[in-house]
Amino acid sequence: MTLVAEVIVDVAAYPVDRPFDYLVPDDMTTLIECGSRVKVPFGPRNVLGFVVLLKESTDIPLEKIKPVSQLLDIEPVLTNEMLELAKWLKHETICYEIDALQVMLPSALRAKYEKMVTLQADIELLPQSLKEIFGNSSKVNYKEFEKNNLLHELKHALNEKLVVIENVVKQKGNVKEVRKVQICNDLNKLLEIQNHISNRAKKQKQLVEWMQSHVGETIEPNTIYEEANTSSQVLQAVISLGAATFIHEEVYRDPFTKKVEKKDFLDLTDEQSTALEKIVLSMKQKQSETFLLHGITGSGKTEVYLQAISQCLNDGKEAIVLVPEISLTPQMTERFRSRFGELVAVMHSGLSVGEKYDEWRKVHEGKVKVVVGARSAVFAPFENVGIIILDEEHESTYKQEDSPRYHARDVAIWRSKFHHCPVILGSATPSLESFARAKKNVYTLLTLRERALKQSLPTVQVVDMREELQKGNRSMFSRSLMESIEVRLQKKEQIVLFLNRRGYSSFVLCRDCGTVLQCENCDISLTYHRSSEKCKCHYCGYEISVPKSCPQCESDHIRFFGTGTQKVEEELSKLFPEARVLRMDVDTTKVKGAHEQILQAFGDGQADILLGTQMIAKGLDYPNITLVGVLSADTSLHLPDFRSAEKTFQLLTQVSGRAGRHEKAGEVVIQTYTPEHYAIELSKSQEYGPFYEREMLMRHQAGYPPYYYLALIQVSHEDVMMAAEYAGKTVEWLRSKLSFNVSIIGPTASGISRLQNRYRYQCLIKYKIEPDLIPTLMQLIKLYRSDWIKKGIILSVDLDPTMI
DNA sequence: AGCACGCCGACT
DNA sequence: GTCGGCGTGCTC
Repeated sequence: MTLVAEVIVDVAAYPVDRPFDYLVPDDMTTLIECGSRVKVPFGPRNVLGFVVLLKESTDIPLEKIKPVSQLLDIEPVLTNEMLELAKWLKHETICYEIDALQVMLPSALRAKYEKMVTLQADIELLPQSLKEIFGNSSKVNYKEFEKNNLLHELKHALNEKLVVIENVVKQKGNVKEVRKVQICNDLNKLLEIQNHISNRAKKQKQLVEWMQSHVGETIEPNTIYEEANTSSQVLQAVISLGAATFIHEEVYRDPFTKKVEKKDFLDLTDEQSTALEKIVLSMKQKQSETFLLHGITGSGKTEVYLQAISQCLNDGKEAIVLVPEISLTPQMTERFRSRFGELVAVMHSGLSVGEKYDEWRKVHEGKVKVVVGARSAVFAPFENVGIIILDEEHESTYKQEDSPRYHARDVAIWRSKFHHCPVILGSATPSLESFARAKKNVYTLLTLRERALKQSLPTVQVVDMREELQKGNRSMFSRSLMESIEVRLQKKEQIVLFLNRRGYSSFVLCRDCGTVLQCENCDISLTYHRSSEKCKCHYCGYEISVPKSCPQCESDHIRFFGTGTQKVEEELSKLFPEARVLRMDVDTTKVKGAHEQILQAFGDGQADILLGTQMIAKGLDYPNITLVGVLSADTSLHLPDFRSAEKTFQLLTQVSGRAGRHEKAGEVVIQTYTPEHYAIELSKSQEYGPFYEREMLMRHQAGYPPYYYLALIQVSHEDVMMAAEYAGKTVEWLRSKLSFNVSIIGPTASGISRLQNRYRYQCLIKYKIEPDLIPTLMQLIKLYRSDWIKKGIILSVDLDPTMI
């Protein structure tokens, strides 16, 4: 009986986005499973692939079918659930199946392809230049020949059949092993060895004697050096006498540097208990119900999660907790680790490839029961999921911006249906989509109206910066904010200042000719960074040092415009020279662990003012913070995006929530040039309801979600004309295919019309019900993508885009 | 995608 | 007569 495997190969291209049949060699038949990774010959090369189905026959003619060349996993890396989920993702987000499969695994398991040149004949037949490269080895990386400019010689040798080129498939990451010392488990042998050591070798004698009290143990060399007061040379010598051996032991890399204390549950308020009961009931009844937990800042949503998870673990099931990347602070993860200890794995982008792999393995091997992580943790390979939680449900980081463009919320709900378990979407400011669904009873709404410790919400004051300007205050601090800061400094309370920008100045301008420094690759002005004296592009990373004269007119009247965190810091130190300021932005948190360090320092009271960007809006929970200042609420309001009002309201509410979370009352000062805008006006009372009503009205009028669905098509090319032409062609084609209830807007140049040297055009599709949309878009890709790629056109499709 | 195959023009 | 350009088509 023959066994045939259907394999999805690691080639992301439309024509090969389907399973290929391979024969399973006899020695693999009992080991291979669906979800195993395999190495297969594909055309002239070797690639990695995933087994998606095993069957006993095939329609492929015998002369065409090839065997699997290697099985990479004894245990499959993907479950049947994941294989199903990948098919769904492929359809739902219009991506390649291989991309959908790869996104579920840590990057360490991805393939690394290397071209190797192997010697086939006597080395003496090669020209001198090639002989040198080979040296003593018979296999050399192709890159070496490229580096040394020997491609012509190589080609010649290839024609003469002296060498062959082969593609080697390797795995990116590996299991970490440590070298340990295994002490001989025979006491008598140790005694005998000790007796044979010459009296001159005192240290060796001592070590063997020490080993006699550790018979059969495995110990790290460093521990031995310390405890037995000895050195590596002595240990080497003793090992050569046979008293111990070196062994290699598999370990998990440990991303946690500090241990946490075990903590007990907190008492719940009535509201919290009611919410918890409903969730637990749903869990017990194995319902795939989606809850929207709408609780104001400080209402104790996390405590509800923790107790629900505890119930879930009691039932012998696993829990997945998703948090936005930015709020994956130690404060948050510690809270989970202090409740569930070693049962928690943490996954976020701050971990190294190896650390991510190990956290994934803990889940895969069933060593942990709870995962706390960013977006991709929604794919945690648990097999018996009891609850899935998305904290700060409205956050845009839950949507992946490149293929597969999935939303973690949708994946969570899919998995909840598979496992018959509830999903909890938690937020103080839910996305309009989710709240609308809750109102329509698609989701079950749970509300927490009061703060857990009964503290009142902070008082919010909106300051009109236009008035300040009229009264002659040209600084970036209003008088009101300055007074408040003064008061806190005197009372030794802490202040958080929030600025929605980084860098020193937004742009660099020549005062004589008005030239603004621009990025070479993108249509974006460069941002001045004071610490490095450089001008950087925040989109592609391009940077130049600050020019002494204008590149256009050579005038030396160069000025820096706009406000960034560095400039605020400078002004702060002028206004309040005694205040200790900590700055937290992308620049000061580049180094691994810097994020934690800054927060820790602020929490310990080492500074009076924390000044930062987006990243301080979440998760900060220190009792001594009593003042929050928002320097300019407008920055996010004027973005060309239909969600800008929602984003602004969410941000203001989140930031305000940082103040007065404990005994001391909090105060918030919001500075703005548009105090009359409803997103700002309504954030004063921090009431979600009125904002929701108002924003829904706007969405209805403008035809945006949740009233309509959106799809965004983007066409880009290095040449403007090409990009525009093909964007036009695309829109024309779509208009001819889609029905009249679908409106197609565009093509228009994208917000940032040139990015990384490509001009971008986009069109927006708005629809209510259009069953043909996905098939039509797939047809568009099928008909045109591979053809256009040869012309340099990149066509991308984003269903339910978060930003437009 | 990435590679071989094949056809055509420029050179030893 | 051979080398290398890139258009075409296939990958179990």
